Amino acid sequence: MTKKEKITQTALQLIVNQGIQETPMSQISKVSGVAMGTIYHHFKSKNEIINQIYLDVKKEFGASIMKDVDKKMEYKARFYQIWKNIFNFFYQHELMFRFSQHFGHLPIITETTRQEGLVFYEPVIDFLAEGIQLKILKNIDLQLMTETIYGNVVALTQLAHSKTLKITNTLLEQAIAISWDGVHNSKNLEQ
Amino acid sequence: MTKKEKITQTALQLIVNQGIQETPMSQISKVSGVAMGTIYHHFKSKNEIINQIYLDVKKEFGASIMKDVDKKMEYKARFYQIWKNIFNFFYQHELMFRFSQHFGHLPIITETTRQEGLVFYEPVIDFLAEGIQLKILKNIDLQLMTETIYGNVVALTQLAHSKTLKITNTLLEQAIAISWDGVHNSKNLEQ
Amino acid sequence: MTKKEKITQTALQLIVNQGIQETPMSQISKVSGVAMGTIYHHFKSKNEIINQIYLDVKKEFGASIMKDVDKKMEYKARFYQIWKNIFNFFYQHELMFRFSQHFGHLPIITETTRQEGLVFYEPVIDFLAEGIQLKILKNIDLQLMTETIYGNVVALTQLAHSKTLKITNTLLEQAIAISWDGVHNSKNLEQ
Amino acid sequence: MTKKEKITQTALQLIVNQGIQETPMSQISKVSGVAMGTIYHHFKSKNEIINQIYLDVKKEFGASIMKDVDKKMEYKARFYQIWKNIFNFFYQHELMFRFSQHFGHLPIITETTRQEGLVFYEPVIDFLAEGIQLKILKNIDLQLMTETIYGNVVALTQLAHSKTLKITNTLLEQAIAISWDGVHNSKNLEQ
DNA sequence: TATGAATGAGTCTTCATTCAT
DNA sequence: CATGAATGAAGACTCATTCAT
Repeated sequence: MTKKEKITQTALQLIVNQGIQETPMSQISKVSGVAMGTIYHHFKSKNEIINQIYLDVKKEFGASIMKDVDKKMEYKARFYQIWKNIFNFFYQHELMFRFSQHFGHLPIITETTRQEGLVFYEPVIDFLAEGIQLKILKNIDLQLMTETIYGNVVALTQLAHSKTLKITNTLLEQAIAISWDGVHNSKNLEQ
Repeated sequence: MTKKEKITQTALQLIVNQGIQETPMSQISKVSGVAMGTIYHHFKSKNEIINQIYLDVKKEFGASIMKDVDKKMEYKARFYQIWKNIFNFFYQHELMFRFSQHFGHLPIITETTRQEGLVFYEPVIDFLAEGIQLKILKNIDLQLMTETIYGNVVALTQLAHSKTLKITNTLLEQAIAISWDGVHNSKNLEQ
Repeated sequence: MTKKEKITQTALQLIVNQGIQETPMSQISKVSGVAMGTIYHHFKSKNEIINQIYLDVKKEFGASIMKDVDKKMEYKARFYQIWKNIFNFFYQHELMFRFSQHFGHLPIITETTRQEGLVFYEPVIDFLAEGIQLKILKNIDLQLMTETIYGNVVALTQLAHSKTLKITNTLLEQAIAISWDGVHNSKNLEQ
Repeated sequence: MTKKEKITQTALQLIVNQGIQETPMSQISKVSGVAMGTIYHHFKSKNEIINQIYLDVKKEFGASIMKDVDKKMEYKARFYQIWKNIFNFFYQHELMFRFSQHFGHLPIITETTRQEGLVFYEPVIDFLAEGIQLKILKNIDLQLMTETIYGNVVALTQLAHSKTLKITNTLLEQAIAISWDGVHNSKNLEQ
């Protein structure tokens, strides 16, 4: 692991558990074992570390979305698979998930960074747009649909992390069904 | 308006727009027109102000939920009305909504405060539990259902506030329909 | 007990146990049951309270010094009695003793107050001066003798208060004997 | 002189002359020429500085006690030499002396620090214990004897510093004689 | 590249004192 | 005489960032 990675990993962990303001650079230095000066050799500022983490998270997220999704699969099956991929990523990367939830909206994240991060969501957005166009999904504003489904995954993830809910296959299917029933076009006889 | 209210209102506004750490007590003092010492006469600490705001928000939220909801109404109509109530509250009280979203999860909010705040959600939870029991809603874990629907309202609210979406009656109905279609029990012939 | 006495008594107790800076006026107000404004009605400032306590202590001290001391008694007997009087006063008035020891030297005590307090020591000083003149005591600088003996009493008092030493008559006699042997004129055959 | 020494020396001087509460860290910083942050780099808190000074003082004190004291010297000669050593140390290190007198008893000094400081007194205590055992000194509680003699030195020192007394060899001898006459065992014929 | 001591502006909080009632 | 809410200046301490090595 490079020093740069040591820094971002340590920062991610500390920031998620303590908050940004409660995580001084000196602590990142001590816990990561990288000297203050060295941190500033690799990053211009504390904000830059946070922006870097933001991008790392989005990137890894983007890399997971389309796993095991094949164009040849039925639309609904792909919907389910993508939903599961996102959930699994969130579930298995708790630190990254919590980072996104709690710090992703802060003005610390620059508009540039935010723009760079958006690209990783494109496959999902395209997929949903396709569903609307094929009239498999309801003809609803694309943003609303995206955010709603995303929110559904987030809801399950939070319950999973809080351990108030044991994640079973049944439960997972039920959760996805809420999304599917919510957005798919029941008037389309083909479905 | 009492001094105490002046303090919390000013703090709410500043904190939502700038963040907690970016809002020094001196600024709250200056903007509210209440002297530093007086603030500390009414609140033990900055944290206590934030906890007070948290409770104020939850309380006002709780007071809005059941507006125009009558036991004699059909279940679905009540579902729609409650959904609208929550959305309207969020939409009209942008500061409070953003406060909840961005700061509600922080450890600054004490467990005691959090517990006190929970009570205001009870009517909704009871309403959903009733729906499940009557088999009008799917037989799904109550928490998952609650969080999911809550997330749906949040999704629309955020788009509304960001002005990327113009809120029309049609859109609102569509958004609620996503929730309803997602959770209601289509196998129940009575429905 | 008048309000004024309530204030000084409470202040004495709190200040001795916590220190001056660690005893806010608000606490004196709360513990004494006298409102802030009322305190400032009776005393111009916090310093004035402390100066008042200083004088009260010295006054009570002065009133105890010569108890049971009779001009007709032998010099040595009077020496022993005065020593005991001072010790007893210190021993029985621990708060006052500690106040004098710990705060009596501070610049908070004005020079005026200090001068006013000096008068209460005069009987002892006169008594020692008389002993020197009569050649019963060594011909030593009067101040040195006074301070030395005073220090001897203080030493025993502190051990007594700290409970590391149980005060018996024997011990007390031994302690006084140190003083007496230290300052009396052994070359004076009359003795 | 290291930065750490600059800090404690400046603090010692300011605190003795102004008091602890009257000496803000900002002043220590300005007068010592060491930045605020640097002070806190070397010391955890203002209290830690004070505890450090306490130990420094005790240490230097301990190093002076036994100067020019030789086991082969007569007991009385050693008694006089040690008394002089302590006095000289107090006299020449007025700041340290006044620090000990005025702040040494405060609860700011931790029990740990106090314990650490005790060790430097051991040589004197051992010396006095030896005198008692040899029946050269009166058979009196060791603590009482120690504190009494210590108080005698303090008395002279204070007069010396206050300049109300000019310190001559005669005076010094007289002062020590008070102690010696006070504690030595006149019934021991060997003496 | 790497180090970590040094910097000082900025923060929360305290508290003696005042004043309207 | 009595009250206690209100005031704001001042203090201890933090921490992102720099720089000499």
